[in-house]
Amino acid sequence: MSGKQNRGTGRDFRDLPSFSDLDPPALAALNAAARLVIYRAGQTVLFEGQEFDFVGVVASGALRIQKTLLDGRHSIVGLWVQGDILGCTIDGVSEFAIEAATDAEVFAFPRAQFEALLDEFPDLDQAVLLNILNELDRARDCIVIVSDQKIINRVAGFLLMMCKRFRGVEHLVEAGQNGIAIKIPVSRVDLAHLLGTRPESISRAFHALADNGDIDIMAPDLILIKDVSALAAKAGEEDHPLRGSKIK
Amino acid sequence: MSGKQNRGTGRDFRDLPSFSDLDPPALAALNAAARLVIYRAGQTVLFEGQEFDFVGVVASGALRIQKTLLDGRHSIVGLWVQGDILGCTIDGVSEFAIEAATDAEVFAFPRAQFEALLDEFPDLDQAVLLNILNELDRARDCIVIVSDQKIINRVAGFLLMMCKRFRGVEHLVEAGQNGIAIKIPVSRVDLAHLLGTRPESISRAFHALADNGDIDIMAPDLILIKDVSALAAKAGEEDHPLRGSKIK
DNA sequence: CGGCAAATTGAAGTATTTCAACGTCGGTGG
DNA sequence: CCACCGACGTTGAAATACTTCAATTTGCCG
Repeated sequence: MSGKQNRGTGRDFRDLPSFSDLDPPALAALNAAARLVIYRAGQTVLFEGQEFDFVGVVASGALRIQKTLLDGRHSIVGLWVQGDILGCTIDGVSEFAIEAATDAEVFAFPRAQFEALLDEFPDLDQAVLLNILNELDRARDCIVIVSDQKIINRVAGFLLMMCKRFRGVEHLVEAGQNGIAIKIPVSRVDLAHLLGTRPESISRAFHALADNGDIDIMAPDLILIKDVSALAAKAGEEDHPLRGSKIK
Repeated sequence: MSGKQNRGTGRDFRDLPSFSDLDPPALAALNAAARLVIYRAGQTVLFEGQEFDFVGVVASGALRIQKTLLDGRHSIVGLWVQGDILGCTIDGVSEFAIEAATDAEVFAFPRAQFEALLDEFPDLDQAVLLNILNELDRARDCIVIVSDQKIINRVAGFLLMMCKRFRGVEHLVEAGQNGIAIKIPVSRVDLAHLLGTRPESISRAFHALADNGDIDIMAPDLILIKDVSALAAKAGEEDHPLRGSKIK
């Protein structure tokens, strides 16, 4: 078994976006220190108001960052996928709950140990900061999408965001002959909570887009984008096929 | 004139939230290095896609962070007020435009010089990171607010956010005998763009809250909150009168 | 093959958008 | 000093989109 691999899990930090450019020593240290934790779909990783006593890096699957309102409504404010970093806070307390949207694997580090690594490897520190700034831009993009009054435009914006952000992540986005195939890692209900609406409206929006010929619904969670420009027009964005990723 | 003050402007970093706890040497260095720039309401500070070639700290007034969509719609994804830091990016390019929502003063630093200060004063570096994490939480709070389907609930959420975030900032929030007085630093149109709706709906929501007796509209931009609990219930939040600020 | 969860569809009710008109405030110029 | 103008806010009424509730379908797993 290779010394670069993490304790025989078959997963390696070198394969994670936002870590792939790190120096070999830093990668080796990360792999050596990480412990792989597995969450089942629906499981809670961290409760609202709970202290983040560890730092995590998503190895596979998707987590949702959410807040539960007093009347039981849920609001999802972001998704974390492969390569995203959890628990980079200063005070450690999270205003949001973290739950596994799908089965997920997370590399976990004791907080003190991770901070030691940050001190030891300046480029890791830099990568973490980049990740945070990245998240900030993502959150703002999400605001723009959710601010649209028309649900169909929000769904269009969401699909484009998937293209931009989840490219190269676990085959969630695959460019093919007939268009761009997108695997949506969350349910219709989650999507509704993410886009500030109800599952029925999400369903209707997808089928309206399909009737327009903009997309094909291969399966509820598998969408083929046939006309990127049409979606971009609805989302009010530039037509950005697949070039340009989050981190320049 | 005191040597601690910035070049005779009468403004001092010691008076800014998120800087007030810095060591005197750091404060002195900031005051010495800063140049005060004045923007008029409506003026553009930075265009979408433009490079952030400076770092700024808001000394007074309010700036809006926004994106203009292709069809001319605007979406405001955040407001910057006293103490907020502009231009803490790594690649420097901004996906959003920055405009002055009111007349505003900004301390500006050449990027290289600011980074030198960060290296020299670790607690400044820490304060900057805290500011970024703060912004991330603010953006997520904004998503929760905008995700609500009822406009009146969004307005309630906005007012509570003003209480939480803008407390102690330029008298925007004043607790008094009859309730909490809030000075809204942006127009109805901006508020509509911030909350994902139209100015007419904002107006109707304010007056509906007033008819309920939850608020008094002293002036279009001056709201007296008479029943925090009622607003909190609408926003789906805990009843958090005025305790607890963003940064613990 | 039965049972369950998720997704979809239909129809009625409701809230918001849209368009148009009116009111208000502050500044400018006669 | 007053009248006018323009920007901003408010109000009304009709059109539209979404939510809500109920029922049906689909797909998956035992």
